[in-house]
Amino acid sequence: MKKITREELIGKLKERGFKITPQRLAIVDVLVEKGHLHPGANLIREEARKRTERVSLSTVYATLGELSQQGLIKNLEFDQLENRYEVNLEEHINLVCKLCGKIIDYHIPPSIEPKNIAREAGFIVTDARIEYYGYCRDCTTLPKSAHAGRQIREEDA
Amino acid sequence: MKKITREELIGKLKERGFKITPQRLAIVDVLVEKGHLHPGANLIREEARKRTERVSLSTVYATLGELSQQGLIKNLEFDQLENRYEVNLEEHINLVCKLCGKIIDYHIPPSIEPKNIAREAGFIVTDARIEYYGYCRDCTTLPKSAHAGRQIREEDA
DNA sequence: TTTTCATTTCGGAATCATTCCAGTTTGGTA
DNA sequence: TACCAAACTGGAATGATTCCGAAATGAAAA
Repeated sequence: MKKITREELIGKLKERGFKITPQRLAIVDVLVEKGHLHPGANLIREEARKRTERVSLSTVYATLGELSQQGLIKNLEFDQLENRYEVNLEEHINLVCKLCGKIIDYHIPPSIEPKNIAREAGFIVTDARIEYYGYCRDCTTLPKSAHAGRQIREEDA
Repeated sequence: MKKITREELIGKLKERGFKITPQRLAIVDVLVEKGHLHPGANLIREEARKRTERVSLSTVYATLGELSQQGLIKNLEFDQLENRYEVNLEEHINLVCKLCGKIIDYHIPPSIEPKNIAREAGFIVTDARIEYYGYCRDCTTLPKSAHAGRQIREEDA
């Protein structure tokens, strides 16, 4: 599964009977363009607003819910307050920096075999979430003053 | 790291300068006795109340926060509303059933080498969270009527 | 044992992400 | 172009978690 494009996402929505509205277009655009930031609902709203006149927070949540339900995006939940979302559906691990809060996608397939889990625990695995917490490169090499607490930065390892 | 006991937990609190109060004892007891249920703050409070006169929800949160900060318990965050906690600090994977919401501990060390991640992504791993979602044995073998939606059940595979 | 005080507890209010709702707007088909 | 189910909106409701000032209390010291 390769990096999803704006057109693919919109296409899927269309073919599944969703109406294509300016709000949905804006939100999809934000997800495609800023997905690597693992943005939260508020950031998504702000960015969407730059792309079309009006987008309410309710709509953002509704749309994220639909996309998530359609398996087109995934939501992450963290210790912190706000949920955050990701468009990257390739198998990867989220590396969450405990200092700056940056989330880095680390592209390696998780090597625990779902098949084994199924057999041994009688559990059918359909979905996984793997997160490693620790300190990212910036936070271990930059001077302390350089990272201003839990903020969204960019990135993809 | 073996299954933690009531005495170990209390001992650690004591040696780290925490006062031993009836509330903390009750909460620790609940965690030790009902930890396998991966209980949430409310359940912990209810159970704690059975063990000592008064325990406020504020106290439960405060205590869970302290234990968590001391690395004695871990909090899990899920799609749902309430956070849930676990005392099991052995390396394991949480198998989360999408039907009944049961969380099963699956004892297998995660096999992605933190060392490799550190080297390749410049990320120092200190902690991990691994969850597989899917359907548990009960939910694939019992008649549908048998599982009354997202509830806490028992268990440990 | 009593005193003392920093720590803990309490409960009610505040916060904040998310959801709900009722009324209005609108994409897309006929 | 008209129509209507689906979407959108903003404000109110929800619910977990945090905050806070005041009262209670472990446990060290006297």
